[in-house]
Amino acid sequence: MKTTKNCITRLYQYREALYRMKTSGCQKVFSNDLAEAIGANSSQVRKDFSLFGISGNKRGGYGIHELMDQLDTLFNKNQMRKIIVVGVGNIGRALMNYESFARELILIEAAFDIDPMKYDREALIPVLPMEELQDYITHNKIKMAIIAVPYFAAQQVFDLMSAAGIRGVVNFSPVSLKTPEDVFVNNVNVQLEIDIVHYFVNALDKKE
Amino acid sequence: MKTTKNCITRLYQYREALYRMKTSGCQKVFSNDLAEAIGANSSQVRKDFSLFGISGNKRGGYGIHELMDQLDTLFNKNQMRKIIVVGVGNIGRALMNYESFARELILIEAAFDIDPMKYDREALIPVLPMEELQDYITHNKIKMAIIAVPYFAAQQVFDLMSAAGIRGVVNFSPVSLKTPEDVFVNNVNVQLEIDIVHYFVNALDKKE
DNA sequence: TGGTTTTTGTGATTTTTTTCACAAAACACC
DNA sequence: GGTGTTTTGTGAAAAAAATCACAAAAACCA
Ligand SMILES: NC(=O)c1ccc[n+]([C@@H]2O[C@H](COP(=O)([O-])OP(=O)(O)OC[C@H]3O[C@@H](n4cnc5c(N)ncnc54)[C@H](O)[C@@H]3O)[C@@H](O)[C@H]2O)c1
Ligand SMILES: NC(=O)c1ccc[n+]([C@@H]2O[C@H](COP(=O)([O-])OP(=O)(O)OC[C@H]3O[C@@H](n4cnc5c(N)ncnc54)[C@H](O)[C@@H]3O)[C@@H](O)[C@H]2O)c1
Repeated sequence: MKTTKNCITRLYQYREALYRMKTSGCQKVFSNDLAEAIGANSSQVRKDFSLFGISGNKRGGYGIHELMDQLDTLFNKNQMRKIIVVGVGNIGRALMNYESFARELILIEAAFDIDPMKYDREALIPVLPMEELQDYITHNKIKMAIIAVPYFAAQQVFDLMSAAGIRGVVNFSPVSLKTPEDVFVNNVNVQLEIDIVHYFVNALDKKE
Repeated sequence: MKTTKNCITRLYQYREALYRMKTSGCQKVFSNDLAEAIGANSSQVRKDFSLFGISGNKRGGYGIHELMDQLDTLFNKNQMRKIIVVGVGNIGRALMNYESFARELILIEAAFDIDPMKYDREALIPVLPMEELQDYITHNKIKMAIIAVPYFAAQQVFDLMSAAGIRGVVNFSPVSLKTPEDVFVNNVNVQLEIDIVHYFVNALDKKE
């Protein structure tokens, strides 16, 4: 099966859009609606679905409920997703405080930092010293982690996690990590996103 | 000129990598080093440069200093980049507190919220009521904004900004905004990034 | 100086991704 | 039950992106 990251990304976006449609009372959608919701082409939508054997009703579109269920199964959305945060700074805290993760069964179970001032074992999400990171990962069978430490610490933190059994990482630092084959890393580079907007704003200006 | 978003993104990544190389004392790089730093192919690097008329020295690679200067010019990096934040919650605050933006001349000039409890005119980055948003944008000729409000408010906030003259937006809400042709929007969807990692972790597991 | 090596710059090629286009299914209405 | 309309599902086509491959320039070396 040809499942690219782009395709998976879109599937999750469909799901997000479906959630909002359901919330606002809809029962069914056409590929066209979904395409519009995520800014794509309607045959893209249908192709994405067909790749995963998801099918609708000719002339009747897709039942929202049904469709979400199929996506959820595909994504193992019904299984709790435990995750840890390393680096309890601006970004780390923002994530730890985000309430809507619960809705998607994303559970930030613990956080780690190198700074003793941040330790707090009693908090809702405990903040633990880095020394305990590897044990925690192995003991609790944690598979996913978020890296929110400064760039100079990112690779080193990654290596620790990876050695302890982490299989997937969301990396907020601006460095691109050297990773083994069997660990999946997704980068979120906020400054890059701002830079790119800046570039295109200038480019658009010049065109006029 | 064929300048896609992918290409621009890589150029900024090269720059980021160059910055770190310079910091650690390097003087010159080869296309190979840059490729490795961002996880790409070396002819990709050269092609990106050639698209913008950036050239190195046969057999000698690229002078880091020189190269950064060329990228900076290309990106108007020497011009101060004023930006505002709308939505002073977890994410909004994280951005407002991030110190390294200054290094890149990204200046968060003001923030806006709908909640009176958040207003603070005296703060380093003042938090102002939404009523003042449009005036602020036009008076201060702000071109870029960050949207960090809940999803149900995002489109409405966008429409306000856009009407007042905003030309580029980084959107942290999970909805894809309906935008006019001449406004550039970049989406940062943190939950999506986590979801995708989760998907691939599961997929890798199953393969074994 | 002339041969050898290294690395760039770019056209050609390949691969990947998106879009088109249309047959087939499902329904609606008469 | 037949006719017309809508929307799916998917091969075929087009467009976009990445990679290859190699000539040419520069440096090095003997
Ligand atoms: N905050 C933002 O808006 C923003 C924007 C763009 C990029 N980033 C990137 O996101 C990352 C986090 O940013 P932030 O603003 O939250 O940083 P921060 O400085 O607020 O927090 C970093 C935290 O990491 C901890 N830390 C440092 N070294 C560590 C180590 N070796 N092991 C464990 N913990 C360690 C620090 O004690 C601190 O608590 C950085 O890489 C930054 O470049 C942040
Ligand atoms: N915090 C995270 O880690 C995280 C993760 C994924 C996605 N997000 C998304 O990022 C966005 C911001 O998240 P957050 O955690 O910072 O939210 P938050 O609830 O902490 O803050 C939202 C802020 O927006 C303000 N607001 C609400 N309606 C407004 C309006 N109409 N005009 C102006 N301000 C308004 C609120 O007063 C509040 O201060 C949300 O769309 C959220 O879905 C956040």
